Amino acid sequence: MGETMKMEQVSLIDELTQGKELAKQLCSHISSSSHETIEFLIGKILSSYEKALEMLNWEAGMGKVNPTIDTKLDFHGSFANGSPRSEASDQDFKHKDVFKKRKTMPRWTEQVKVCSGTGLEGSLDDGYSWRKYGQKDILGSKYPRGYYRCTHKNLRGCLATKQVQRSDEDPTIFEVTYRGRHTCIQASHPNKAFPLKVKMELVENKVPHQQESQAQEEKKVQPTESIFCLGAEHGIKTEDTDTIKDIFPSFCFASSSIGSEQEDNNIFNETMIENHFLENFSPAFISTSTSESNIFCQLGGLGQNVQTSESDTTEIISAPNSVTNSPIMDLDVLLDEEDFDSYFPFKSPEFLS
DNA sequence: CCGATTTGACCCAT
DNA sequence: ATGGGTCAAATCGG
Repeated sequence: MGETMKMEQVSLIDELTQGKELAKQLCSHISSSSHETIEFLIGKILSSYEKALEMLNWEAGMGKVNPTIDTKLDFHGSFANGSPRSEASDQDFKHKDVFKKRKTMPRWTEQVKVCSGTGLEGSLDDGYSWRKYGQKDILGSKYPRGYYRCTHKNLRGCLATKQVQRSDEDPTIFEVTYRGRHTCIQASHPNKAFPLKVKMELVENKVPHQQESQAQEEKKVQPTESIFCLGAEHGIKTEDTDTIKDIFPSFCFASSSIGSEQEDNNIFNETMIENHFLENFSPAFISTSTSESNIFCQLGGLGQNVQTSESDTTEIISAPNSVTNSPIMDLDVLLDEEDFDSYFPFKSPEFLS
């Protein structure tokens, strides 16, 4: 674990250094640059410092019990107390598992502003293919909440889910709550994973009117046609506060054990700012590129070899994928020991070092 | 025909 | 008891 701390320190230094550099840039830009550039830089500086602080916080919390993740639900209790039903049928376990996962799954929320009027209001597409599995009217909300899971849940045991809820105040804003990470690779649309990166620059012409039907609004459309209005108001809210940090620790993914380090380094240098930006902006987009995908690929394949049929077993086997991205930081935070063992029975050191 | 969506029922947490 | 989240049968649509 000493190595972990080293990595953490490096990340921390990275963050602080970057914050410093960005602040310098900001100074030099402050009179000459556009408002957008300055805002962008400020945003990045703030996020760098936030990350650094979160890292410190995380380190401070080491050894304590899950200091950062959503632990408000005591699922151990529900096991120990014994369920109302005395017979622990398979069904019981299945459901327990579902709810256990529900509780332990990391969560983060993103607000997506969609410019409508262009027939593109379905543009919540974030590069992944989702399958709707439910919709509910939520108390106190005008609009129903849609429940989506990854299309490849059965095929690859991808546990990612998201909830989409239109904002009451501003119907052009959708709150998208992600849960779990994609363990699948959506190779069919590799470019889809970064639609926002491109759209960023295009956010000039907002067309503020909306008249779409409920049914349409969350439907998927071609991402290439979609236009996001991304302003300062667009961003990730983390009700789980540090969850994002836990899932996507700064740049740790770039140094995963698989893949060409040199390439990684190049990418790291050239696109550091963009990556960083994306990381802040939408963690969901990151997992489709970089070397972590390779890890996912292998693990996903492994899961499939072991268990090919649609089953929870597949989910369980592939579940560790969701934490292998940052093997150093995530494991203890995201899963308690029981989870870890059952989710990751093969604890391959290859993925942990 | 097959995959996606809809929707009511069900289960769990509060 | 109630609300949120998920399941699964029915339905839709390409």
